[in-house]
Amino acid sequence: MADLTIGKVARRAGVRIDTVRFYEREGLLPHPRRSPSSNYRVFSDDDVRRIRFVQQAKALGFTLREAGELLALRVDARTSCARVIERAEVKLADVDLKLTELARVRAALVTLARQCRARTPTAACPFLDALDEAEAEHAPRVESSRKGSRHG
Amino acid sequence: MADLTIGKVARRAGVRIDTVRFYEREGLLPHPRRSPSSNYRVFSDDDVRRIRFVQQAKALGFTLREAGELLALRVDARTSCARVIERAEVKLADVDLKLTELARVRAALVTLARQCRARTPTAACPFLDALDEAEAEHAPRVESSRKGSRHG
DNA sequence: CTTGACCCTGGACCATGGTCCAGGGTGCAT
DNA sequence: ATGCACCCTGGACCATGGTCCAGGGTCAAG
Repeated sequence: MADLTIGKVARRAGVRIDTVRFYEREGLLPHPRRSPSSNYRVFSDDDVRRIRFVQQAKALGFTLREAGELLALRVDARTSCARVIERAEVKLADVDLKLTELARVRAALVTLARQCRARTPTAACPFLDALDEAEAEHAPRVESSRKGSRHG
Repeated sequence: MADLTIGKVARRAGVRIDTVRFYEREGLLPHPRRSPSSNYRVFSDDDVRRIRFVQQAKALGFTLREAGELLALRVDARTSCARVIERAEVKLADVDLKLTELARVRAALVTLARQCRARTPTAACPFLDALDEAEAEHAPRVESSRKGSRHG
């Protein structure tokens, strides 16, 4: 738990200094304590880990808000267990959906490479076919002509 | 392969009309042919599937550019097999990394719920701990003080 | 042949997630 | 006590991925 300046934190987390300050402003990092003499921010290793987590979450398609929600999830005296589990399960469903879809993309890539090695030209786009196949296993969900539903 | 107006395509793909035009401008959709009398765009089911794929890819942390690259991947007469495989394998590595990280997030969520049910308060943040554990299995990768590397 | 739902273009505008800059202070080595 | 690397704040700016609007044309039903 060594004390870190903002520059060190940024370097260790692999982001820019501005990003660290931005994350602090946005509530993704707790406001760090300040060195009384210089007013410099004083960070810890935990802050480095938080930043890295946010970067990963971002790469997985979570927004910063969602990354923050994940980081905020914990069992403590002030949060009821039911509430924690409820939130965790919502996130879990989200993660599982992402896992399923990524697996689909992966399968399409593998199929593509296999077809290529076998010199079997792909008709159009392997990803469209992969999605069709995957959807065929689920419900048909043909929405013929819905009207008037706004999503904004 | 019924002919679709832009409104129908948008409704079926679950996006706004503007988004369809935006994707066309950005090269994620081929320029559709136009009805000669009205100059209306004429789409097909394939376009709906492309849009859906792009939306999924986005949710998985791919940029629109990357989604387009995935859609463009195919084996045909003009693309050398080696080139296709090379690109597919780069994407595959990317996808596998995402899968690993998502699995980590998933494990952290499951652990959190389990601790909660067992009424074991989490010290700080389960995600930071989960990442630590996961990283301990790999290389240490301590970067002490790199300087002057720009990444923009 | 009008009315309502739909389409066209071009351009302004928006939210997210940063990134950069000016103008100024800190801290440590020489 | 002078340099140089580093930190501070506030605010402008940027790229991505859309979203909205004005001003105008199209089409199908009644």
